Amino acid sequence: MKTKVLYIEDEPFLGRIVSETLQQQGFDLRLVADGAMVMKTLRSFHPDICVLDIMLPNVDGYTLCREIRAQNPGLPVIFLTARSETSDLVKGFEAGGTDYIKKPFSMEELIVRINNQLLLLSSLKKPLPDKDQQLGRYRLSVSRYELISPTTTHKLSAREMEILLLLTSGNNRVIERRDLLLQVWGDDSFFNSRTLDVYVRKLRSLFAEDPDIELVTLKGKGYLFLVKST
Amino acid sequence: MKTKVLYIEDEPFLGRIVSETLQQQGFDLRLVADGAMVMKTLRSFHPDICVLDIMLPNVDGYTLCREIRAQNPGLPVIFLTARSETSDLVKGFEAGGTDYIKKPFSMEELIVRINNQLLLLSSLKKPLPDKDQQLGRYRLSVSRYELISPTTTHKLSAREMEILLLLTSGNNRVIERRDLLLQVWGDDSFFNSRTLDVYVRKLRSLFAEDPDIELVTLKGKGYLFLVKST
DNA sequence: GCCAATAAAGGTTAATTAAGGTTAATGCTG
DNA sequence: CAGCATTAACCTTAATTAACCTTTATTGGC
Repeated sequence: MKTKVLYIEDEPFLGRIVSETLQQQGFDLRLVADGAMVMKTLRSFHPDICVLDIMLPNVDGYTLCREIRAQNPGLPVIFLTARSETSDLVKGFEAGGTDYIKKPFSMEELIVRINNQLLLLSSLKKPLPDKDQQLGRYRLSVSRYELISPTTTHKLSAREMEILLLLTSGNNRVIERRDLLLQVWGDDSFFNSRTLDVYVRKLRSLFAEDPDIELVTLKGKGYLFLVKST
Repeated sequence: MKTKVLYIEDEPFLGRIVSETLQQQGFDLRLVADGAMVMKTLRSFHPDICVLDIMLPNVDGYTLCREIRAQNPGLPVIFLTARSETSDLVKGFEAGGTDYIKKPFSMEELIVRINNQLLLLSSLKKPLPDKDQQLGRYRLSVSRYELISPTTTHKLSAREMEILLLLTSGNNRVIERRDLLLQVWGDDSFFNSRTLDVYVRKLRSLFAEDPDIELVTLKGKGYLFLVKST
């Protein structure tokens, strides 16, 4: 699937040039000129990265960046700006930006930096563990596809294991439902299927005997695998 | 423990200036001027990040970067260089660099970019700390989505938590209604919806049993989450 | 300056819609 | 046909909308 870039730029000429170049490079690009539309687009478009002009009418870029990061902490945001003073750059990073490019910039630099951010991010996404791990009173043996509770041992299927690992990989962070569906089935058409819910139910029933483990639903967002430590 | 920076620079004057500034900033800095020493230092010093000049005698920076990354794939490498052509920047990223700063640069920029790289790296690694907060007689467990009163525990939905956090984030400061709407729904079209009011009502009823907590309406402005401390 | 009349902002409650949960039945694929 | 994966049908609850009510501002005539 194409990498989705959300590009926020109010200046029409620059906006068009950059958009077209990035599209030629194979990015799935969405250009937004109005700051007020950004948060809405974020929810519907689900970009992999944001490129953000600082000087926008109405909203300023720093505030916008803060809002984006609050909503979606893992999303890289590259500032693209005419302001070349160091103080602006500092403000950009303070607002949660993950990179900062000064105008005039070459398209090549933008492309390289976008790819770099994506690479940094993907390398951080740790591969799913293949070792055993402790979950509350349970022990999960990844290699043997078993969930071992104090009283019984339960065999897991490949799908069950995959979903459980994704849920636990977040370290008490919310795993978006959408991400789960994409990672496990990699398909939009699954988005109205109830299959995932069936697995969630299975997992919940498996962990039922440990009150310290909870798989919380966050409606409209995703799931949170909670291990309540004492 | 201090953050360890391995700084590779052959030019003595620049090397000293930068080293001293970074040390003042609280970094544990190791300056290496000879490319041949880098890999050895890497093994003994175990830096958290590398800052690397491209133009070195004997070895070139790109090759060195490749070797560093091969040895230690998770280690961020910032290029610091006089070469300002895009082709050099591209080569830098291709060699595995994670950021690229052109000379002349301000020390502030270097510091910010170092911190940014470290932040990017650490952001997904650590589990989020349990950011609980005390609100009057209630305890709010953010990670568990619970509001714990002396008598009961109430589960909060994702929206309820989001709004409550925004309201309490201001430390007895006014949160503007339009900011709330923008942050939570990010859309102008919501500005005449009554949804927010419904949530405000829910929150008020949740805190009803504590007379020291008040969610004040400031008509035309916003809300004020008041905790009357003793 | 006082005080209705009116508008605007926000509150309340119930109904609606959409996201997700539950079970059981059906489809696959080795 | 055995065992997992998926779909279907129906249920539950969170999120939103709608309809109507209350309170606070604003304004224009006296």
